[in-house]
Amino acid sequence: MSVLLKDIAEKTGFSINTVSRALRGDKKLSENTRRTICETAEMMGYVRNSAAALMRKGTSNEIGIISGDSSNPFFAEVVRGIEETAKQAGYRILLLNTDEFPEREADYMKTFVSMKVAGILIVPVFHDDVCQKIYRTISVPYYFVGRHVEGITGHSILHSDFQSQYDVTQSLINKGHRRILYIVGPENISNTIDRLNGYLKALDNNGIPRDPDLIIRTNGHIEDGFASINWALNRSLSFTAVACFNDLVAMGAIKALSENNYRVPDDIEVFGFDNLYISQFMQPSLSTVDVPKFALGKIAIETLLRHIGNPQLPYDDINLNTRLIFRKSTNDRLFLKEE
Amino acid sequence: MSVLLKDIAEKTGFSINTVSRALRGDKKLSENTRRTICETAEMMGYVRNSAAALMRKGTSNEIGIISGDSSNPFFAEVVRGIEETAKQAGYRILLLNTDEFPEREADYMKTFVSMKVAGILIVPVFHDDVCQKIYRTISVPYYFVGRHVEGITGHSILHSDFQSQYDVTQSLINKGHRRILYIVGPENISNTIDRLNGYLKALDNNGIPRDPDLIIRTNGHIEDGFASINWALNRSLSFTAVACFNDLVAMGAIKALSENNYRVPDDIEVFGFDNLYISQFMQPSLSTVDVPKFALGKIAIETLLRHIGNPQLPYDDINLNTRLIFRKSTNDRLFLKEE
DNA sequence: CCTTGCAGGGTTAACGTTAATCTAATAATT
DNA sequence: AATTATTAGATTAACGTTAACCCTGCAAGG
Repeated sequence: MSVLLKDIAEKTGFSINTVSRALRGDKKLSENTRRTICETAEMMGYVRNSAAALMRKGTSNEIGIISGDSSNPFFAEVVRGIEETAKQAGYRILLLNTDEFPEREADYMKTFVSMKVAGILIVPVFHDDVCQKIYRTISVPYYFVGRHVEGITGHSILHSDFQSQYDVTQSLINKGHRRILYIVGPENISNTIDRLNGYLKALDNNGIPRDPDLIIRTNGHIEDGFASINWALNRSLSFTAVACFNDLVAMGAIKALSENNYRVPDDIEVFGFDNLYISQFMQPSLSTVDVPKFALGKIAIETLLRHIGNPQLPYDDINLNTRLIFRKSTNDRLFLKEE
Repeated sequence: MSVLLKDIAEKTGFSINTVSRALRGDKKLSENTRRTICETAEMMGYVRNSAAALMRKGTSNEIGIISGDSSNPFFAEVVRGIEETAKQAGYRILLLNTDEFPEREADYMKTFVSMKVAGILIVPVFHDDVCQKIYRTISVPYYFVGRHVEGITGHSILHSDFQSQYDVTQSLINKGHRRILYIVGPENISNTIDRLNGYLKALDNNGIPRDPDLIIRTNGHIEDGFASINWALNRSLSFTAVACFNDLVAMGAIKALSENNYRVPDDIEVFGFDNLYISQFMQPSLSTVDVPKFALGKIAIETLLRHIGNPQLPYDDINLNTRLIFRKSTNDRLFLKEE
């Protein structure tokens, strides 16, 4: 069927072992032999059977990535950060997508373990018994990217969710807003929980009563932002600002506001979260929280690689800073409205 | 180290083979034995070494996907279509990203072949000698998704690039436009070539002279649309409509027009291509070509699976139809402008 | 001249799983 | 009762690669 080491060995007259070593660039072989073998292999169209190699070696040069929501460009940007560094270090990336289903997360974890990947980066759900059990018992190095998991410490690279949403809210309050609609993200992920808490804490600290009507739970997709605003307007809720779980939601929200003849930011100010690449091109351009997505991926893979290189290395959480970006979906002056 | 079939065999008193068969759900075993073994395996935390299994079986239950540009949500939507059907058929998806670099495409092809995947779906570049050689010699079933490759026939699932861009252009011409700016996509991919030809052909058929100034070559990213319009405006080019390689470019283009105080669609009409999910939420919502992305993925994987099931099956190109979607970045009346 | 060292390469035994083949015991058929 | 099928499971031999160890011959050193 396909060309094997054996075939190259027969053709060149060297042993299988020598061929194997030549193809892996073993220094102990003469330059001549190495070249002969490599050229013959190339000519015969040899492709290493990595299953066999892997079985023998016990570990591969692959990093498994379990991403949360493929429809959100956020993760694509993080993955880029991972990919580049991984490639330079000689590792390959394998990508699987859970779409936030915990069963898939558990399944994919097993898949990667079964594939003997060198390490795993995960965008996990917050609570799931099966997953948590896996995280507590697994021996492959792993890190959570941009999220944390209930009861598992030291394995997360985070980005100040609580503080950032607190700051966003405080910034809106500073400008005079008292009724700030918050569109919540998907349940069971830490970002949603932390950001919501940041929003609530800011209200509390400013003596603004929590109003359950102003908290709308969604799945964090673009259409959810759209639907949430329509729902709120239909119920005649009064609010002067909208803080969104993420930029996609904000995009949907702005669309709905605009269709209902509210001007953003003059009638209502809108704040996003993530700073997607497209957010600067939205109309109006979106004020948001800049999450260092590329750096997040880069630091995640660098940290993971360190653990792969040294299994003794103790694990530790890492937290990245964000910054608020003010664009045209908010004003840079006090919000004044006749009420 | 990790739990093996052998360990379970010792614990339960059955042979390794019986354990293996029980875990794979072999019908020839008594229900009792099967349950005992599975429960013991579960308890001991057994995870199959898929490298060993793969080596023995010679082929895996994985489909390799080589995608072109991870920053474009287009592919995420296609991959969803692939993923769902693949999962139902018991296959798993492995995703790699070339960012349009031919070397990576070739490298990843070898990777997947080396991994003994069951089949490969590729979003390929149009011309690359190394890649083309691989496509001509490879024995793993494969299909190109949404693109075709120079000199390789019968392996593409397409979506009427030429005709769609022709129709877009004709539609603009019908409304009175004579100077239509076309923002071209990345070189060396078939979509760019076919769409540009559709645009040119429509001009030709309507007796409109080709104007090289109205053709701007880009990489098809959002910032390219933005930069192209700024460039064109700086050069004081006159045009009344913009046809874009894709929706991202259109988004950037609209942004630039708007920042330069052109109203879309009243002063200038803009047409996209792809119909991304976000395009309906843009401001103004984008007129575009609806490419059936989910169906594209679904049909691609279905076709591929058929070939995996029956290697004798002859290969054939497939072409999907698109339709024009008219939203608010174009008017539904004749374009009239004092010139 | 004999040892030592080393470059260059060969031998052999795994790695963990699965498939083909075989065996024993029970059930069904005549 | 004797034969044949059937069921449930055991034995054994791969799958292709790699790593540990072994071998040979030549050059340098004493």
